[in-house]
Amino acid sequence: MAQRAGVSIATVSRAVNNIPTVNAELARRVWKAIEEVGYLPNTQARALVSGRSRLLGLIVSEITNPFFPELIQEFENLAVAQGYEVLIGSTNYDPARTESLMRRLLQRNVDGVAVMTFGVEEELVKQLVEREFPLVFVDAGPDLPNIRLVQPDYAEGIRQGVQHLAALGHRHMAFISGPMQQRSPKARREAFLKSMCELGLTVPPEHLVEGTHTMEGGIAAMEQLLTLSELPTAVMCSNDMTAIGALHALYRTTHRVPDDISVVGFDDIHLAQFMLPPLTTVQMACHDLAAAAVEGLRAGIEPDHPKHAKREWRIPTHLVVRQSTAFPRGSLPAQLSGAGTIHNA
Amino acid sequence: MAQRAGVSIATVSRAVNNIPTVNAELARRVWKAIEEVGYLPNTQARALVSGRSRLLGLIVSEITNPFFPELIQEFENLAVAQGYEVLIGSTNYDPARTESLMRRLLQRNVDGVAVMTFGVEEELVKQLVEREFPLVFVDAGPDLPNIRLVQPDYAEGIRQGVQHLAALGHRHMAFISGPMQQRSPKARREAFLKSMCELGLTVPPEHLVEGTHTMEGGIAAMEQLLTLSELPTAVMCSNDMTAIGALHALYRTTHRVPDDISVVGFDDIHLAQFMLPPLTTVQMACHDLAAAAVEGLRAGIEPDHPKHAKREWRIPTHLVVRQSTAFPRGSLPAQLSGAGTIHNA
DNA sequence: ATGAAAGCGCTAACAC
DNA sequence: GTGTTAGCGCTTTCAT
Repeated sequence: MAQRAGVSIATVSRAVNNIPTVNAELARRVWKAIEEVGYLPNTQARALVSGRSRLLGLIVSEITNPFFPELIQEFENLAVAQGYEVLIGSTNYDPARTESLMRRLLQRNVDGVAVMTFGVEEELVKQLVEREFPLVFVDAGPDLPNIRLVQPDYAEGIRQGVQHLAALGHRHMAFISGPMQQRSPKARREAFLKSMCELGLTVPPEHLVEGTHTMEGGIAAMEQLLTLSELPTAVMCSNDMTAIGALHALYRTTHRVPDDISVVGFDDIHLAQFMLPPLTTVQMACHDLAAAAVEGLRAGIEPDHPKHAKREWRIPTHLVVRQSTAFPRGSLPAQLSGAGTIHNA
Repeated sequence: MAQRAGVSIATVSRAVNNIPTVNAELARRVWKAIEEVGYLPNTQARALVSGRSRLLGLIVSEITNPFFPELIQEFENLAVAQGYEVLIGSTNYDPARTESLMRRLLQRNVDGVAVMTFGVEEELVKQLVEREFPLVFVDAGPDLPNIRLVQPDYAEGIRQGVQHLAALGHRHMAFISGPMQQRSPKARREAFLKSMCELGLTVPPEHLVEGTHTMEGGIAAMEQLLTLSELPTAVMCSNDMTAIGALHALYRTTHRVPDDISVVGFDDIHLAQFMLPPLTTVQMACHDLAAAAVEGLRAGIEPDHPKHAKREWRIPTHLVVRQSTAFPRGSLPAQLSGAGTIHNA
């Protein structure tokens, strides 16, 4: 390679890295030789000497939940645009898997890891934080000081959903949560209770059902709600997959959505608009989420990144009204039902 | 590290790699030191010296199509079990993206690449094949000799769908294909025509509609079919997302599935069973696909892998009958409609 | 069985 | 401005 261009390997290195001091003529020779041989610089060797791999780890809980692929795609685009590659891992909520994944990422010398799942051992996190290893938690951070967090504004998002339902005239709302041992489902449920409280509405305990953030969970939870003597007129769900499950469960009964029961989701995955009926939901812009995660990582990795000191990124949410919500039955003439459509994304 | 155990770095290396000749006492000291320091061997350095990165590339066309996450998960599990890590890339059907992705993977020194998308430049593929770079094409391989291919048995899968519909009494079947510039959608469409031919059934050209393998495409294609004066009584779709779109389009009309029109998908993604009605589809076991892809890659990478000479892996399909297919209207008493349920996965 | 030493492909400090 | 050289962290001869 160097011989072929008749220069030293150092010059090749400089040419490849666009160091301006290289003689134009030599640079041309080098590039020509590179073309001819089809030379690609070896990233491993570069990483070895520079101490930086330009690899980012991305840990999600379940790659088969459609929300994550959307997020992964955004994350990857942004990372690649900055010259990073992404190693993705899916934990399936299994702590052992999470642990081994984390270790594998560290062995691969990733420059930083974005964690979008619960259950990374606190002990390990502490060690990493002490070593100042760049770590960003999205929505699932442990309660440790000095950690970078990306926090979707659940409180406000859930509030938007509840307010929408209340505005339509609903008073009896149920909430299907995610798995309650996790942090972010907890936050969402608390936000629901708080939002109801703000409106002076009470929530009987049987209107709080635990789901699993999957369709199966949504179905089971909805079925449980349907056994109650006092049915809610609206159901708010902790994520879209749960809401899709709820729609499915309702479809198998005589209850109609939105005429008998309104359903609201959370996330606004692509699929939501194709549900029957199209799902009213709270959008959590995964582009913003991904952007914050990448920026947080870069802030930790690149020594003089402008946001180096920033610890927290808040991600706003907004309501997307489609056709799964309407006035509660009886509150208005039938022909107005379903007219709750304000804005269709 | 070596000092800490009071041995040479060579001994540490041997201990870490479980070379049997290491003195048990020394090995113990080494492992103890490793524990204490929390030492992790640096994969980059290992890769540099061994010439193998234990990284696999996986190129898919669209990570947001639910079929792919399912496949990715399987692939990743299998790869990790063999001590590999996976770099995933999504091309979004963009040839430029595909090209740059391929280059990035090569720069990262991946040991092999599984390609599950169309549009990798033939020129590049040829070069790689000449260099004997391990490459496996899943369902989208170019027509070059000496390439490893994983081929789902589209011909048989589509045939299973068509036979099922024919057995129910359908004679007028339409087919919504994928994007026809790609190889695998083409194969599926041809399989459809052949299967119909076998049954002595003809397909009017307006019953062959091109979709995009997305819900949007399925909706548009179904809407187009619905403008025909002679409606088909059944629609076979090139993948599940298309079928889901078709269901959606039908739902917005007065036509009912399966009473007026039967719909069959292809892939059997997780979502399929949660559709309204649950989708009858042809399963392409993504576990088998992933397993074949990983095996194909290993056959190319590991010098004396038993399957080194194997070039082609066929993946069988099988029919999963749910509730989106039934006897065509009028062919049987109404109370028997929907009774086409044979096997519910 | 173990240690010393070479070298994987590259970057960066130093000399010219 | 360019070449020479050390060394990133490891594996692997080659001596011992």
